[in-house]
Amino acid sequence: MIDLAILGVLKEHDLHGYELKKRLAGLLGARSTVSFGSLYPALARLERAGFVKAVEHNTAPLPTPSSGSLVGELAAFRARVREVRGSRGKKVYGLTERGAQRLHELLCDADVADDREFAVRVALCRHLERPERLALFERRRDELARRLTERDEPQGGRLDTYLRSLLEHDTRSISNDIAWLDELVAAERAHLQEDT
Amino acid sequence: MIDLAILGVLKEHDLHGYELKKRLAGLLGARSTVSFGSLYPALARLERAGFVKAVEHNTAPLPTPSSGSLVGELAAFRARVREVRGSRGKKVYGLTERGAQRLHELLCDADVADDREFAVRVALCRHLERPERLALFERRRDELARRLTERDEPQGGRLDTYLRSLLEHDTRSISNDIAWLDELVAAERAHLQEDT
DNA sequence: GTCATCATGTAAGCCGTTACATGATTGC
DNA sequence: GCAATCATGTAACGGCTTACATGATGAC
Repeated sequence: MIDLAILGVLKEHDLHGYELKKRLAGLLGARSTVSFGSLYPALARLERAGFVKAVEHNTAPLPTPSSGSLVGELAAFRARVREVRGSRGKKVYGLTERGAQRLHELLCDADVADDREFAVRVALCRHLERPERLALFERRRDELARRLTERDEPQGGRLDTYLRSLLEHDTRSISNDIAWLDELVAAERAHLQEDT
Repeated sequence: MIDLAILGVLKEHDLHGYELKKRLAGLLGARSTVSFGSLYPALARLERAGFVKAVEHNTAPLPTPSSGSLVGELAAFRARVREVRGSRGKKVYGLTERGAQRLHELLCDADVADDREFAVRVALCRHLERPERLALFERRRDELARRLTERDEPQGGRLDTYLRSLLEHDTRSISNDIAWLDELVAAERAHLQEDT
């Protein structure tokens, strides 16, 4: 989930971790907040995997030839590090080609996503082709419809007031979600028609 | 969360783990399923803490005096184990006095619960006194209202169609939740009036 | 007698959190 | 020069999942 959100935000802008956290909070809303303790390790992991990479953002590309001396090597390393560290030691990340592919993969993934992950996918679904987006919406709608049918069997009707009220409210909520998805699906279908 | 759900279900009936899992699935619905891998360790933890205890369910209370011999001790242990293990090696748990107190604590806990936990609390709130229940509903309503006001500031109005649709749908969902809570609150208040 | 189901548990691992440690930059 | 904020990371830990191991019981 965090990978999806990070790659999605970086698709728009190159950003450093701290700023990324703010954007993620905006994207995820009150649903969940990403903490530094998970963000930075995630960025490191994504970098190792080649999906994001630190980009240079101050122009000082001093050549750093390998000298063979330990001191020289260290200086070269420092220079290389400085290359990708900004004013406050910031490390600005950008999406690689493979990262963009990965984002696409994660968005299309047919596994049933939990509620939060689905919301994140919708927030980023402008990066999908129309048929892929349509499939995303339809899968979700079907999943919610399945939940509705699976549930509606109260155990012998012997429910207390609060539990019954909760279940009824749940049913209404899911129905609202389905209605919303129906709208989205209809809109996508209409646009597909137009395109032909 | 799992503690709350377990104690809440055991408040009604003594149950063994396997059956408990089924009831929990019913209580939590599609929200989340508890796996054995978390249920059994949780039960063991709650037993150590003295909130639940294995209850006898076949009548065979053979006296098991300590004999001093290893063999005797072992036999005594086996007898004691057998005492609380049912036909299929089932171990039936029941709520202790302290467990009931703990359940009450968890239900009243003023910390903001996440969405799932709140649903579980509502499902179990018949175990609360009316004023406590009222407080539970009001806290949740206020929290949702806070979310609504905190969010409604789109970043410069430059949102794409899908993100805007998502945010609007979210707003509607939260408003529906608030309306539902208002009903519950009103009902509790009416009953409180009656009681006087 | 064997297969499905019931029943309990352990182990490894993932994902995330909080708390901590560190240091640079800006505003006053 | 000092505090607030920006910025990056590490360490310890918690909770939950999947997969595995084990064995009893009942149906056929």
